[in-house]
Amino acid sequence: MRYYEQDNSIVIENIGDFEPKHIFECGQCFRWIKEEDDSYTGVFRDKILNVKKENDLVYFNNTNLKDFEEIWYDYFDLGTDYSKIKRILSDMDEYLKKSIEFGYGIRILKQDSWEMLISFIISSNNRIPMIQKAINNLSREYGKYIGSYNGEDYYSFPTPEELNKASIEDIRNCKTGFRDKYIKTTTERVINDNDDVSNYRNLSTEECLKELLKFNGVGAKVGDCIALFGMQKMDTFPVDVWVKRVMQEFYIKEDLSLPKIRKFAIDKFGDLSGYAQQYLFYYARELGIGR
DNA sequence: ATGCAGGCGCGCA
DNA sequence: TGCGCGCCTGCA
Repeated sequence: MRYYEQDNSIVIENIGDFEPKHIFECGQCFRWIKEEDDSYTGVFRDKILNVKKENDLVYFNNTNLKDFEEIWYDYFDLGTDYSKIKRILSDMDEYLKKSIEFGYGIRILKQDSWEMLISFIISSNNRIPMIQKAINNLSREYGKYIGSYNGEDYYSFPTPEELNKASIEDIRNCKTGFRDKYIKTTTERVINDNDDVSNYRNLSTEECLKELLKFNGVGAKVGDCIALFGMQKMDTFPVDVWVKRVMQEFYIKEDLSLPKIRKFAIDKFGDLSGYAQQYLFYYARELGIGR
């Protein structure tokens, strides 16, 4: 990989295993929107970034060398060798190999812990476009205005203090539905306990999940997602309907319960479970497996 | 119009 | 410990 600054952009050459569509549409994030030119624009830490792949070059637009090295390199997990991960998983079985060939450019983003906590509470029993809308509403109403890009205004995700200004009704008005009370009690608890949930990264995966499940609105699947996407616990395996379908299609014939499918996967994929889940989820959802 | 998708909390066994 | 129900919204 080689990169350099040009105008207001970083140009990256030889960036292996990087495909914007795969990264932003594999179910891990909700705030990256597709532009007309097939690039994606999103927000992280009060910065707006546009990502575009053209031929073999990747462009990080609206940024500079300093932010690339201090923020985006880590956010996009560019220090991790995905070729190696893909090789190990591909060698496990033909199904995983097929899924990886399909979603070859997936990378698991290192997202903000607090934002993932609230975002995945919103995700429960909900569809992706609606989750995106609710998160955007909360950010616009309670986050800070950051700036505009390509004619769109962007807002930071509200901090616990900012979100705590919203009543249950205010939260409901942001189209969160019946999850309004979960968001309210979770925010209040974080404020009252002066809890920085990013510290959960330092816990073991088991302890991390145990703590997350104490929040109202966080069950097994949502907890796994927060641990994986917000706390980089790669040895976990969120099982939603899509993952259940693809697992039954590929590995398990009987109609096992979700916890049993989860255990089966973690026993099989080990420390690479989270990566395997992403390749399988993307494959299942894009192809409508088992619907 | 009505039926459906989606995961958690709760009540019940 | 494991099940079945109700929750809310947007779309077909």
